[in-house]
Amino acid sequence: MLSHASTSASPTFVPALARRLAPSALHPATDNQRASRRIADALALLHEALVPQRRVLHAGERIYQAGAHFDNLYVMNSGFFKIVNLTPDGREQVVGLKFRGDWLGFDGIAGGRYSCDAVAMDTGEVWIIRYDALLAACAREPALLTALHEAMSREIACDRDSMMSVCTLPADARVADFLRYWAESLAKRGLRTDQITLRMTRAEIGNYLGMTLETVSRALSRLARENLIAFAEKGRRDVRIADVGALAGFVQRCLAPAPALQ
Amino acid sequence: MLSHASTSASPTFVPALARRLAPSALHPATDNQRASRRIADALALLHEALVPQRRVLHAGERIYQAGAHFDNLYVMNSGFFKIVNLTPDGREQVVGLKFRGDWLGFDGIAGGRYSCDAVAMDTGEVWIIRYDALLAACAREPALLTALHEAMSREIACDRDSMMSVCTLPADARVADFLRYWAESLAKRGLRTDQITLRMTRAEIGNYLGMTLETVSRALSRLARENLIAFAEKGRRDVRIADVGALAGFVQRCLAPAPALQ
DNA sequence: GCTTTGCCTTGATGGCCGTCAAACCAGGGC
DNA sequence: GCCCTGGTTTGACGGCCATCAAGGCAAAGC
Repeated sequence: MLSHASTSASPTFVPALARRLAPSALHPATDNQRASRRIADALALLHEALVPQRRVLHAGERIYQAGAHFDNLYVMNSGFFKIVNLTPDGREQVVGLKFRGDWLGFDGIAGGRYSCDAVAMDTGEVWIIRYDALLAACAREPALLTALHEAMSREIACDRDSMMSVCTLPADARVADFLRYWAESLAKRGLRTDQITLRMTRAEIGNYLGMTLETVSRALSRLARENLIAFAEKGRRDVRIADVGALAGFVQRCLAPAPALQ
Repeated sequence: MLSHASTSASPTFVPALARRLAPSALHPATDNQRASRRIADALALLHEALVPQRRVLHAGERIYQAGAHFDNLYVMNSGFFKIVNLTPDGREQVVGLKFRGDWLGFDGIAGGRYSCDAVAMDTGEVWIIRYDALLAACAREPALLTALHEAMSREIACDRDSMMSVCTLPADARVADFLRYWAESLAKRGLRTDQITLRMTRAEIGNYLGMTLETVSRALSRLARENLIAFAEKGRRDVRIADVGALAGFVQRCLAPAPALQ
């Protein structure tokens, strides 16, 4: 099925999912250090060119809501945010997670209104970037425009990857991939990754991954039983990840149930 | 569960999914006409500012491949393209569909390399936009920058919507939503929507929607049995959609199995 | 101390959908 | 005409995961 596609794949290409599933295994530390540096540089550049206004939000507070008039983009300086789409009947769907250095609000550019909510999952600070002021600054400082476009580009590529994960992985692997993604996001920002604190309830994780909270709970229990993760003494929100590579390997194995190909 | 979120939703917001599920029902014709006009204007602006080189592709040919060096963005003038992510073991996942006026290649900006393939599903023409030339032109012509940002913004919002659809809808509704999306995409480009020709096999549709080809086939049969769609006399690739609004309604009903809320 | 509330875990059951299989159909080659 | 191939349809069966339900645990309120 679709074999013409795989056979025509050039041998020199770098598969998208390969870079995503185990980049830390491919480029152990330097890759994360480079990413951390890049994020810090981008923030410094922004701060220098625009001196943006700051805003602190606490858990549950929203930077903006779907339907609100679009004026600003936001850049995270600290904290953890979730992006939430809303259904007409009031239910919500988590469609993205954001960390330090990430931009928020791109979805509002096209229609003049935001199309989702940005909700703080913990106390955090964002910088307010007026869109028109940003465009003006970009005209003076081309590096700013580059940073903006890279941020949008990364978001597009990242969304596609998570779509792929949701579509192709069984429940356990999806949860494992979620933990791997979270740990990796921390690592890229120079933070510890062996012990991470999930800022989300089981229900939110399940909502994000397209499954129920019970399935998330069972998956976490199974991962712990396999010693891929461990829970802290107290509280089931703190997860110890001994080896992120092992998590990535588990996901890979689920992707390729029939390695007899080729 | 998560009730604080729904209760805190402002009554004035415009739900993302509402706009997406039945925009043609909300703004019957004018909305599509406006969209069609907007796409034509954007193409004209591009053509005027850059006089881009053209390239014609036939079914199965690729504009670019994952891993290839990023130099160009592309804008579709005609045809149908699919965006494909590749797994390390050679399998592929369709992560996006593109129509006239859509941009291709945004994912390459950040890393300097494309992270997916863009494959023609039919004979079509794209305009080649050198990224550096585009930036230079944007400095002269701000409207061009606006168009670029709007295209990226729309792609981000659109990806989130499809993620939502994949995560929350059962198989039949997902197929129905796929047909609705395809018909609506045609309508926004001023094309007929009552009789559409799918450019994809059942396997490709299933791949895109995260299910198997058999499930797609069964879902289509059920939709036909419910008179929501009809197949052409010959060939099962041509689908007649009497009423797109009815399809959207079917999807809505699947979203809200318990309308007793509120 | 008790109670409440929110979050999490675990079990039992059923249904949707993936898997395997067989058969149909259309088009192309000859 | 025949055969072959790729796409599609339909059926039977089984497994994964959603659903329903019960209970545990910790923090907060009193």
